[in-house]
Amino acid sequence: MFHREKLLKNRLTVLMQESSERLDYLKDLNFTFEKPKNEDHGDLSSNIAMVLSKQLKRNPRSIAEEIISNLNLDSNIISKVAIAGPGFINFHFAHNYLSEGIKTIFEKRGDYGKSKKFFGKRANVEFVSANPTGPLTVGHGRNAVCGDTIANLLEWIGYEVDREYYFNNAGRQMRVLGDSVRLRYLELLGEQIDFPQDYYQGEYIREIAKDILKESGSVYKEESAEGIFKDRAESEIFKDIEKTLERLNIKHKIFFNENTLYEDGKIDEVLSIFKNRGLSYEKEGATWLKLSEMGNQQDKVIVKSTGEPTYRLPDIAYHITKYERNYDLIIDLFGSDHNATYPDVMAALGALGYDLEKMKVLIHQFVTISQDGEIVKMSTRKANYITLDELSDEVGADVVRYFFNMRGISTHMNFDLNLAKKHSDENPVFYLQYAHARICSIVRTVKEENLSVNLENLDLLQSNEEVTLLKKLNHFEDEVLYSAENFETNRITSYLEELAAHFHKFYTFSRILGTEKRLAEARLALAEATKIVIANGLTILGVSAPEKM
RNA sequence: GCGCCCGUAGCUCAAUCGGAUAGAGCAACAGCCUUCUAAGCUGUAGGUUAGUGGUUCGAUUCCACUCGGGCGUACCA
Repeated sequence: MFHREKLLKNRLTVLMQESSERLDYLKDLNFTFEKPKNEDHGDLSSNIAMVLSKQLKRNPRSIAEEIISNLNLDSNIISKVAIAGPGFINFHFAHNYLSEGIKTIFEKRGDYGKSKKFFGKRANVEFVSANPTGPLTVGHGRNAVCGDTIANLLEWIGYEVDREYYFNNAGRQMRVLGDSVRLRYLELLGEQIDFPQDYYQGEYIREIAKDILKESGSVYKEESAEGIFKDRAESEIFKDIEKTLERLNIKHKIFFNENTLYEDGKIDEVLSIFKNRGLSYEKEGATWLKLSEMGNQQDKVIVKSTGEPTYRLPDIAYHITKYERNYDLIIDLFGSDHNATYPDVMAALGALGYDLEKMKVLIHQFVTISQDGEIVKMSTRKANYITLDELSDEVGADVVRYFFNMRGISTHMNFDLNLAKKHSDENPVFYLQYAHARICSIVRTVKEENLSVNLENLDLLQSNEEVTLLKKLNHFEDEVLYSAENFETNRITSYLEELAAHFHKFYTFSRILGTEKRLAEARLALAEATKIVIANGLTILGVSAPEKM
């Protein structure tokens, strides 16, 4: 059973085309079906009659009637067709067809919802990519969680995914970092130092200096910032970053160091390609990229007059390596503070002939943190931030993951810390987990009553609550596919919330114990199927599915 | 100034390729546990979708302008 809805849509399209032999105006039309928001309007709906109405200068309802009377419907699949509103044609599925879905869930279990549409394709998802200058903040959390979840989604639709972290341990930022540690070290040795305001103010810098002092004493008194101080800071901070991510179940496969682009000559190679193709020129001692000829606003510097490249050149070279590594899909996820940088990179890649269709740049908006009614401005430099670790400590990994996943990435998100701490029990993640734990508990209880899942009598599931739940379960695979193709993690969270709500209603009105055995076992099948789907959905989100709460 | 993003219920947010009566959660109010987990369920109340115009059978969605907010706009990354 693969893309049920799509199969059905195809089947309906064929039906429509068949009837077009009898109705001329249906020829050469592109039929679209959609799932109505309101359940009363059926399972699939077409607006075809309204589209035709203008063209034929006829009442849409009468066109709809004519179309319906010319359809050859299979009553095993479609139980009812109706005209509604201004001229929608609504199709209702047969119960048989709906309950087939439960059987599929039991066949596939932990794999239910996966599809093979992109089987054999490879994707690279680059996310987090924070330079190792300090702990990850809450702002990075959104990037980390969404990136990892998008990678999960892609895996569910068949991609083989590499999670990648790009960093730079060479630039000015890192020199300042090393020097910050050096000064703190000298300070600990009792020297009078003047710690510059634009250096890294965080307490972690002192900790690193302390460690160095403890291990090696004062031997590094004359050492430069770029030696042990920078190296030590980098490795300590990176270790912490990985630990922070691990707490949220995030693990990158590839850590790509910008420096390797210099070492293996990639930067020079790209630079000479630009030169040879006349895409760059020299002016005032610097090398400029002709972005204005590539469709962008203005030319930009790629090599400064000092001979040092700007960030654009390594960024372009880096993305070329992604193309050379033969990915079918290349995803960059970063915060809106980078929104000015990617058009240059894209334009350059396009000018070099790379297929931009393969590359998707996803930009998430900032997370504003408010505490005690005030907005907290965050800066790593000024050590004025709330770390991702602190957030995980406060509300737990499940809540952190769920919270960041439940909003579309283009929305500006507000995180009220007081609320998150105080009302953490009211977070919707518990609503889902509770539904899962509840089903587990049912399963434990009914086992003692000698009831077991039975798929023979699913036609007994006829109540509103049962049918609604059944339909919702059937949509999962399509939801995953849609969410993955559109990189929308929040669709999964809202789907699961609706699914859990349907289940809780079913639980309230359709008891299993004390019911006639055949019906009880059919209901148990429905409950267990729901458990599987909730667990699978939570797995995609990276949230745990507890057996007990 | 220019570019990207956003503006929907008191608060935080949904709403499929433009679809039918704009939906949830929280907060508020009124109910439901002597049978499977009350972290649940049922009901009430809450809206000029920032504003104005346009496109059309039909607009929260597309277009233009206005207002308000965020992030950018370097020979920093």
